[in-house]
Amino acid sequence: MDPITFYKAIADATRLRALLLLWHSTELCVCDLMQALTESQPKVSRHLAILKQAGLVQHRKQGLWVFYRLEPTLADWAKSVLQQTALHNPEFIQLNLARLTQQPANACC
Amino acid sequence: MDPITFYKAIADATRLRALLLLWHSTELCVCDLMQALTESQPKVSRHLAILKQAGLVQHRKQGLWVFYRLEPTLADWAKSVLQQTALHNPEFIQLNLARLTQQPANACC
DNA sequence: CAATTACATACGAAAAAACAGATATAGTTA
DNA sequence: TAACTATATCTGTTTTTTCGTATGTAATTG
Repeated sequence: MDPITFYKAIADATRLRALLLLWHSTELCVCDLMQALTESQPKVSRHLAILKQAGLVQHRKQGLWVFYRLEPTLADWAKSVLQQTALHNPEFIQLNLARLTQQPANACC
Repeated sequence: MDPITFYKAIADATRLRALLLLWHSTELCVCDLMQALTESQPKVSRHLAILKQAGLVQHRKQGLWVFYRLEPTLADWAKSVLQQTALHNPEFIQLNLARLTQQPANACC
């Protein structure tokens, strides 16, 4: 994993939030993320495509839905970076995480 | 330290390289970095200003020279991110580091 | 098959970032 | 004081990123 590719990918609020939400929940569909991030569908979809392109997430199609998860083969140092970020910046995704748990995961599906 | 500010700052090859060089050597002047990065003076200076603005580096004036170092009060999680990046991506700064040690630090000053 | 749903992508505009080259500044040396 | 050196900043331009809106697509349902 090239560090610049990695850091460019996470240097955006929507993408970093999505990633950290995925770090908390093992798997989320696009509609989960739309609700948690309160962003439009094309915007979420576009940013997920960027994360996919950068090799940070995986996706799996099931019926009408697409479920995203962190790329399991992501380099350990990159996983560690995400973990540090998640653990020490709770306020950054606090509200998004709350919206996710209020409305239980995959509620839209 | 806001994570987006932090990641935007390091999501550029010149800046990340400069930071990692500073992570290795405790203190470097602008001309050291110019040589190690093989980049123009205005370019190096501009990127250092961005790192300063983002709170990632400190600088100290001494005579004609300006010495930069990592901001000592940088949040621990951010330091940890830099460390992970440095330790697990040696090839990313290998050449720059070589140019730094061939020509011993502060040789230009 | 027609309508619907969940998601992806194309397109043009706007904003942000990066660059090269020129110029400014502040110390230093002669 | 004049010339010089190391560094910073300005200016105009180009490139990259981001966005909203509209449209496309594939699976599902009726």
